[in-house]
Amino acid sequence: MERKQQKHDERLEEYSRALTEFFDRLNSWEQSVVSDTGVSLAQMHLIEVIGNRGRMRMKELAQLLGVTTGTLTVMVHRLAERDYLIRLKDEQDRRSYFVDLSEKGKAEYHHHHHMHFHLVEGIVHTLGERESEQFFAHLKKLQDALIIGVLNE
Amino acid sequence: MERKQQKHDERLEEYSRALTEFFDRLNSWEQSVVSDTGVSLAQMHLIEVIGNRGRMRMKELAQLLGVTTGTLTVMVHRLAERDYLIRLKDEQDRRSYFVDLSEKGKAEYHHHHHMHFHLVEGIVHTLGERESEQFFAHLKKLQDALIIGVLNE
DNA sequence: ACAATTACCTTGATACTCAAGGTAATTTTC
DNA sequence: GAAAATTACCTTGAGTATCAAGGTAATTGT
Repeated sequence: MERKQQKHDERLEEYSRALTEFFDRLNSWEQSVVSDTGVSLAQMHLIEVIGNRGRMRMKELAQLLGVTTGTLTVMVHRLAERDYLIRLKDEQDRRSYFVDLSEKGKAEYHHHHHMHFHLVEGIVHTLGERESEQFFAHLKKLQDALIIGVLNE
Repeated sequence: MERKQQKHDERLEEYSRALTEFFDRLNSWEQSVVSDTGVSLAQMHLIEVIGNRGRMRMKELAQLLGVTTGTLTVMVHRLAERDYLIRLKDEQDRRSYFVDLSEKGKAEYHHHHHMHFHLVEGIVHTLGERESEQFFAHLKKLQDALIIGVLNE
């Protein structure tokens, strides 16, 4: 019984290492992709979120990025200064702004998106069609679990 | 033929989104775990690397973390000041130092490791034994591919 | 009308990061 | 074995990220 538990833990250890290392690799892949551009990782992430979901208010964007609106104000200011973003007044609620991508921002977004596409092609190539399908199905399943918080306590 | 290609691309799009979102979730999970402690994400990562691989010289650590030695000097200085790390002179090569975890650093490392363990338990719980095995096997396979650079061009 | 809330901005503080330039120790070359 | 090259690390200056706390203006609730 004891031995069985130990073996179980060892496997979890192994899994943990696999996850951590994979995560680190993805991180540095992302880092290296971004460092070829004129924007930082955090800035690219912002661009990505707006590119994916369209223009939105500061508040919403801050929540999606997981930063305070204070942080976001500064980031958006800098990106707008460098012509990646545009800010539009909301006429309905004049406290609010909409943040959207400029043409330059869109170009950056598409370029980055393209890189991701490449990465995924590489993954499919590595795992093969059948296993890729399983793999991404697992990712989706886990993501749902992470959303509803199964993995949080 | 054309339609088939389009369908293929759509699937890759879907995979790309799944990967990105999973990655983001993991990121915020890590962020929330770390924010309960006294150290930053980058600092925790440093502690983790030393905890996993034992004491090492600045140069080596910088390479593993993907930062310059200049950056590392400052980080190590701060963590040593706050008693998470100790620095040891290398008597063989007196230009070098070894960086190692203090007792406090070890405690922090074990705590964080424990959190990872929990996360992995959650994953296994979500996917089930059999599918977990597949999933982590896929991660390992991809990691190897990322190392040798299949996914880099 | 007045109070409470909301959306955003500003400021001050800490941290991360790099590039460039510096020092001291070690290794290589002649 | 002295000079040159390399290596390991440190320092400094500049840009970015981040938050908390406090401020303003607009909106909503009573």
